[in-house]
Order: sequence, then C-alpha cells, then structure tokens
Amino acid sequence: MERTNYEASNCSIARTLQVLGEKWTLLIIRESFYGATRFEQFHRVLQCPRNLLSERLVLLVEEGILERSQYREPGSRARMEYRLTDKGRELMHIMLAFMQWGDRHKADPEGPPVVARHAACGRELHVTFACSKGHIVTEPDDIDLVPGPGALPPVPA
Amino acid sequence: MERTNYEASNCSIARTLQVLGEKWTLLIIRESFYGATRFEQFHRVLQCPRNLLSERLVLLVEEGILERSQYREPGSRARMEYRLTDKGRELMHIMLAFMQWGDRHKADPEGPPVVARHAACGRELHVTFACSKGHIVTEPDDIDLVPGPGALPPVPA
DNA sequence: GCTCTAGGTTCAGATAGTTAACTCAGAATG
DNA sequence: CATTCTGAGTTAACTATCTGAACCTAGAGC
Repeated sequence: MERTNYEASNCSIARTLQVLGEKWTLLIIRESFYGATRFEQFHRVLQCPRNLLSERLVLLVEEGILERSQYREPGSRARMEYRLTDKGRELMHIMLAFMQWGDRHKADPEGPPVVARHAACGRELHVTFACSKGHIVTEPDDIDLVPGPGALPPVPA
Repeated sequence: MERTNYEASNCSIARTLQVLGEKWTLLIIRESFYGATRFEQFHRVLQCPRNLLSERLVLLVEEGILERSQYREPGSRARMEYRLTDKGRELMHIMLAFMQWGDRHKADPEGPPVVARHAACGRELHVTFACSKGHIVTEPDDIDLVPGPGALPPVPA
C-alpha cells in the first residue's frame, strides 16, 4: 500500500496528513469518537466504499490509532472490533477543531449535531490555546509562529 | 469543478473536510500561515502540481479563506497575492492541532520546525479545550460528546 | 440444507492527481 | 527593438485513487 508523499519540508502537519489526509480516514475516526466499533457500523453511517473502509481500518491499526480485537457476544460468533488507542484519542483536538470551524462557518440551520461538554461541569467546550503560564488564547493574532529547533531556511520572497 | 460528497450525516466535520480535505489544501493554508502570499512561493515550498495549486487557490478564494488581490512592487509589473481572511485565520486551531499531534507522534529527530508562542508572554502554546467557566481540559476522557440540536438518530448497534 | 448476517475481497469504470511542456505579458538586457 | 527572463498560470497525456456493485466465506438460526 503505497501512499502519497507530502514531504517537501520537515513538517508535522504534512506527516500527520500522510496518515489522516486520505479520503474517509478522518470520518472513520469521527465515528470512532461517536462510538462505532464494528465494520458494519462504520459502513452504515459513512456509506463509503467497503474496500476503502477495509483498507483504512488496516492502516489506522498499523498506525496505532485504532486497535483491532476479537470479541464474542453470547450466542453469537466471534467478531472484530476497532477501538481508539490513547494515540487515537489524542486526535480529539483535531476533531473538535474541525467541528468548531465547521459549526462556525458551515453550520446547518438545525444547529450542530454533536456538542462537546466538559464532563466535570457539563458546560460546552471550545478549542483554545493555552501557554505554560496558564494564559488562554483564542485570537489567532495573539499567536506567534517562530522557527523551532528543526527549522528550515525561510521561504525566499 | 465538482467536488466529492461526504454528506451521509449532518456533520460540521464532514462539511469542513469537503473544503479542506483535498490533497494539498491544508498545506497551502499552512504556507499562508507561514507567510507565503504568491503562487511561486507556494509552489517552491510545496512542490505540488501547478494546476492543482492553481485550482486550490481559486477554491480557497471562493470559500472566503484566502483573499486574492493585485499589488505592484515598484519597477515590477502587477502581481497577484493571496492572503488569509479572518475566516482563514480561524483555521489556526486546526493547523496547530495537526502540528501538536504530529510533533508528539511523528516527530523529526531534529525537533519541530515551527513552534507556536503566546505573543504577549513568549511562552509555548498548546491546543486545549476550555469551557465557559474557564476550566482548561486537556485529557480526552474529560470530554463528553453529546447530541446537539441538529442531532440524528444514534448509530444502531 | 438453506438462508441470513458480519466482515470482508475483487474488479471494471470514473474521478482526481501527476508530470512535463506550453503560453503570455511585462521587465530587463543588449 | 528583438531576445531573454520571470511570475503566474493552462493544457494534455498519463497514473493512481476512489466508486459501485457483485462476489465470497464462516457461523447462527430455521
């Protein structure tokens, strides 16, 4: 299974896209967050081609984002289930960032189908940035993107 | 320009992917955040096919994520530039969520090429969730995903 | 022994992405 | 003022990926 190469630069975004950037992948993960665990569940909701679903699940397991295991309901034969690993659950930030932007700019008139709440207090959550001093930042303008240790030479004008 | 349809459910994530989910799109936006504004700048860094770059830029302008305008450097002819709109700048959350996951799980040994800092205090930022009461949540387990006003019937087991 | 279901696999045809060559206008060069 | 150069695309042939549908298999239920 050869996959496309975005690697023109040392970039975590590109490397992450190499895993998540194919069609359906992020929606499969969305369904995992919403509670789907079985092939037919994913397929019923997403209505994506079965072979792609199959390929993507294999890939996500290889990447350590999902975990595949057999289980057996009493009186039923053994089946496979796919569950998010810790690494997969850390994709929550990406999911909710997508959801938040979409709710803001691509909203359905009915309102959002899913809302994220703080389990402890029940209030609605939104994606923010926090610095190590505890400052919460929401405005893009309050963020500086600066070269890090693995920086490449800047883009020539 | 027909685009693919992910719409099996009322979902902001799917609708956002319909705009950002095609190949190269998110990397074009990454470059916008890093300061690229001109066709050849994007192309030099990304090394993507020129026709796709061209198509994607048109699309991002149509979507109101980039703004296209003419400008003229003295002694040079008029050129086009592409700049993030406010709507585009709000994609920062998605960008940094990708970057953070990638830095954690797909890191380059050199370290990250770009770091996000709080403009006011200079400290490193990370993506978090905050509720309206000001609680900061980082653990996926502290988040409940609950049906919102536009909810669809739940996935049958 | 036949049918149903979950979880896939196979394959032909359509769509999207890639590669490389070409265009075109204005600036610079000679 | 003819020629080359550069930025910003366009075009066309080719390749890879995705889609839709049919097919397969093992175990459960009838």
